[in-house]
Amino acid sequence: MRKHPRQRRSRQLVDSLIEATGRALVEYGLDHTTTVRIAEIAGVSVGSLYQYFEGKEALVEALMDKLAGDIAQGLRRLPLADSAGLRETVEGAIRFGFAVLHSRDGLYLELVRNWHRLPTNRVADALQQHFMELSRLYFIKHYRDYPIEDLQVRVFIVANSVLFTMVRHASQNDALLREDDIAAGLTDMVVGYMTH
Amino acid sequence: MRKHPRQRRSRQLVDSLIEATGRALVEYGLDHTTTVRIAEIAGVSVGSLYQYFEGKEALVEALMDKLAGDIAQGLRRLPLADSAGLRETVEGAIRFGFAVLHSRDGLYLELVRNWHRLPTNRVADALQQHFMELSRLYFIKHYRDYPIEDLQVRVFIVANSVLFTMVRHASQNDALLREDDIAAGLTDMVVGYMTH
DNA sequence: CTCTAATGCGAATATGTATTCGCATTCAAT
DNA sequence: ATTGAATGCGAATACATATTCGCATTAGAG
Repeated sequence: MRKHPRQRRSRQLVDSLIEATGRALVEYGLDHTTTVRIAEIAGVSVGSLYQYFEGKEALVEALMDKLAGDIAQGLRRLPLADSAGLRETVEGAIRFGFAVLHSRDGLYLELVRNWHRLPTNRVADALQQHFMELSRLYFIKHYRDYPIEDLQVRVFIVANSVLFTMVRHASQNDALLREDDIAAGLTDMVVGYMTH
Repeated sequence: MRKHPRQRRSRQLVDSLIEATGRALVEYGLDHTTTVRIAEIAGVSVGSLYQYFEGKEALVEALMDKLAGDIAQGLRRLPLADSAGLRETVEGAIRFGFAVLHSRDGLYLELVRNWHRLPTNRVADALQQHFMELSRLYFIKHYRDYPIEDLQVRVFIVANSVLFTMVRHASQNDALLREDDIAAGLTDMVVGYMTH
């Protein structure tokens, strides 16, 4: 951040700019989100925006940090692998994933669509690491000598498969394939792959 | 196309512009590929470019049509499901996928990264349809009454899982996970899911 | 209440890119 | 060889967006 907000009004301004960034992304998409528009939505001047942020990129980064926090919080509330069967855990995680993806009017969707030019890693890495931990717990408990390297490959494959299949499905308004069926299919695939 | 090339030199010009579009995408990425740069690379003037193309979008579209043709041709050479086991077929398809993704200096990678703002459907739909056909052949042969709707869900999940896991892996220069391991893992996952 | 640093403003300016248009050159039909 | 159509050119123009800067307003310490 360019300059630290000291007074109350400027802290409020910073918050509302981050919030406005989210709304702009939903309304215009990453490509057509401009600093001027963000400032407008926040109800402040562009000049003020540049007092505290380098530009669009910095704003999106700040937004994603906030979102990563939200997700982490949500994940902590999910039943853990050692207190439930694998299938139930995977099912719960996928449900949670869909819920997140549909929340905030498609904001997450827009962010993931543009993953390669955003610090998506902040969120994606957190997710992947969470699943890694989850898997490690589960497999160490059930199969003493599970080879860790193999587990990394599996978690990588599973995390990306689930994430992008969900995004692709949510991106097409194409109602040919029902979300429940996709969720069930993903669960089957993941559980099958992780246990054989 | 804005205007049809009638003389030999203009047909050559159109071709070289499409070729140049590919090179520009590799060198600068979609965001920083401009019509001026494309013209420069092709060794012609921007004015000439606009004689035959509406703009960047039209050029990329033309390029993708060409590539879709290349892929279709490659797919036709793969062993079909009814002349080989499922595992061998899946393995071959994934190998082919990696080969394509690495060809042309990362051009395909850049295209898939930007899938949601490109007519990626041209290629993706073709791929998905090919796999659908392949699966249909295989499953009708092995399990008389395979329910088609379920197969659509499965092919959707598998196609997207494989494609994006490959892209994500290829996008990170992160050599922690070896490509062969990813390919093997994907094969296991797909075969397991399709046969249970 | 006073005073200064902090804040807020937005027209003005800079930058990058798209697109056009009048003129020069070349092709190929005759 | 002549000639009209096709092609090619690229400086000029139009636009969208980023970023700054000098001035006006306000917070809050004392």
